[in-house]
Amino acid sequence: MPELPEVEVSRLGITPYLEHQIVRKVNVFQRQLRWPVPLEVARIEGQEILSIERRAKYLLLVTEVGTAILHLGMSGKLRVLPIGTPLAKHDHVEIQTLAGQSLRLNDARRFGAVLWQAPGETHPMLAKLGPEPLTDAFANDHLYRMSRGKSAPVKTFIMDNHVVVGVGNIYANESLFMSGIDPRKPAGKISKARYAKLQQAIRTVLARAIEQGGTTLRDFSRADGQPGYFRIELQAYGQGGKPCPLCEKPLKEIRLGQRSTVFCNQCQR
DNA sequence: ATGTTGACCTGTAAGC
DNA sequence: TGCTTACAGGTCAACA
Repeated sequence: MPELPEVEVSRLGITPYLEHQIVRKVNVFQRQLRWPVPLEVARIEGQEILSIERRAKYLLLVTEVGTAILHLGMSGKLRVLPIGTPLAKHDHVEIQTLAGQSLRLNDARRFGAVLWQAPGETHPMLAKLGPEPLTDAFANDHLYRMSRGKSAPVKTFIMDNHVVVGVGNIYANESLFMSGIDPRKPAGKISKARYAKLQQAIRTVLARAIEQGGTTLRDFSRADGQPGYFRIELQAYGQGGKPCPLCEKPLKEIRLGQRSTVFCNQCQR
């Protein structure tokens, strides 16, 4: 499920249970995720979790001896439960705290990952990432400048982590709808002004989704508490064939880079 | 260099 | 009911 808002909501949800807590034990039940879970993650045992940060869709559990990095892939979920709660199917990794809580990484498809980052280093996977969309690092003219000379579709372009992070398939569809841009249009042929609009749309859509997800945070530690499945009204994604919210014409659904793409042929140019 | 496709893995829903 | 197929929120590696 996780796009950037889901990951951020997960971060906010687990922080009260993990920040400044001492790690009691790390258990790996399934080492084979996207990459083998590095043995070094056990080094956080006995360490205080100093902070829980997010970079792109990666969550960083920072300690003095190094940082455990979690990625949720397509189907990953985090849950905080009392230690001893029976394992669920696809619970692959557990981080226990001295206070008696257990962070569980559950991921049916195992596209998620656990990485290790030594103090003072930047993991190679994080090294070449584009700017965070919700910060000033995402400059006004960033998309425009990066896109010159590119013929790839603009939707593919904004989903590229080297361009800007955190724009997954759902929010790519939504932000292009919101800014009235045809997802198939070559990235290099879009004007500066239209990119400014797209940038605003990306920020608006992501920020709103985080707000919406925040409402579920109180229940985070409960076994049945889903860490944020957004009820925001999606205007485009998943709405193929239904009338366009703006002009009533049926929304088109196509594949772009093997990903489902929904847009209005009339409103998006 | 850039753009496109396959690969990783499981679950679910639809079609026959 | 059972079997087969397509698709699902990500993203890296390998191609042309």
